[in-house]
Amino acid sequence: MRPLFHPSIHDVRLEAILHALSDPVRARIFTQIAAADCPKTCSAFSSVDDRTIPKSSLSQHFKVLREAGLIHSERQGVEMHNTSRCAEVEGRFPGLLPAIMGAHAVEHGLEVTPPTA
Amino acid sequence: MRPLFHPSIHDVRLEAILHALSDPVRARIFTQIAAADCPKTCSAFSSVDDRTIPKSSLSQHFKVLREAGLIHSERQGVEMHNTSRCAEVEGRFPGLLPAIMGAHAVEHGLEVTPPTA
DNA sequence: TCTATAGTTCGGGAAAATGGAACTATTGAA
DNA sequence: TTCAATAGTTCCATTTTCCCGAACTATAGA
Repeated sequence: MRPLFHPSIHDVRLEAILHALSDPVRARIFTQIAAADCPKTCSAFSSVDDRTIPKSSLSQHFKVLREAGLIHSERQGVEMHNTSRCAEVEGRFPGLLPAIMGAHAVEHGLEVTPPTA
Repeated sequence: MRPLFHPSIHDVRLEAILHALSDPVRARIFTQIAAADCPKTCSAFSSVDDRTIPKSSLSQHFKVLREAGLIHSERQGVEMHNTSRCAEVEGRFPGLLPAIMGAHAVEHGLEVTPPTA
């Protein structure tokens, strides 16, 4: 099994990020990893929005997110620990991920209502 | 020739926008339309970054941008006038397009240095 | 009416995504 | 140790999507 490839942050391409997040399953996975306060395994997403995702497809989705520079994956025993690289991406493309995740929230009706006192 | 379809702004999907802009040719076309102060024709983009784009492909690219809700296309005589729908999209997904276009600028080394006077 | 121009549509080949089956790596128990 | 179980990966056939040449449509002007 070849080692996992993680691009250096300055090799991260906007095109790859947009492509990775243009898939609804990957967008879901990424937003949940980004929101989580501890690493998430791949199998944590064996179903997304009541749809079962075959594990070969899941593996591909994680690879796309990883190679786009959005997540970091590290083997921990038998499972994989995935964490987001939001902070790094924010350094390279300021405001990009917050805007996309905000839009994602708008679309799913989860927008945090601003404190309009 | 069937009439051109333009989605209503509240039917615009984040997924479609990200997909549309994840292609380098479309990203170029869109940023130039968005930056222009007058409508752009399709044939204005018959070559992008020194690469010739066949007109059947161009037509498809414009269709993807249009159906994603990013541009408005209107026949004007023999040609097509394309304008951006940035303002509408901004209303639906605040900050999204500025962030993507900012990232695009970062990647192409065209970043506008903020007036840190 | 004829010609030129600007785009669209069609259709076939190329490339990418999907998912089942087989494989690999690690753990823990017998 | 070996064996079984678990978590992911890789392979490969099928399906879907993308690309672009060729044919077509629509409009303008001579």
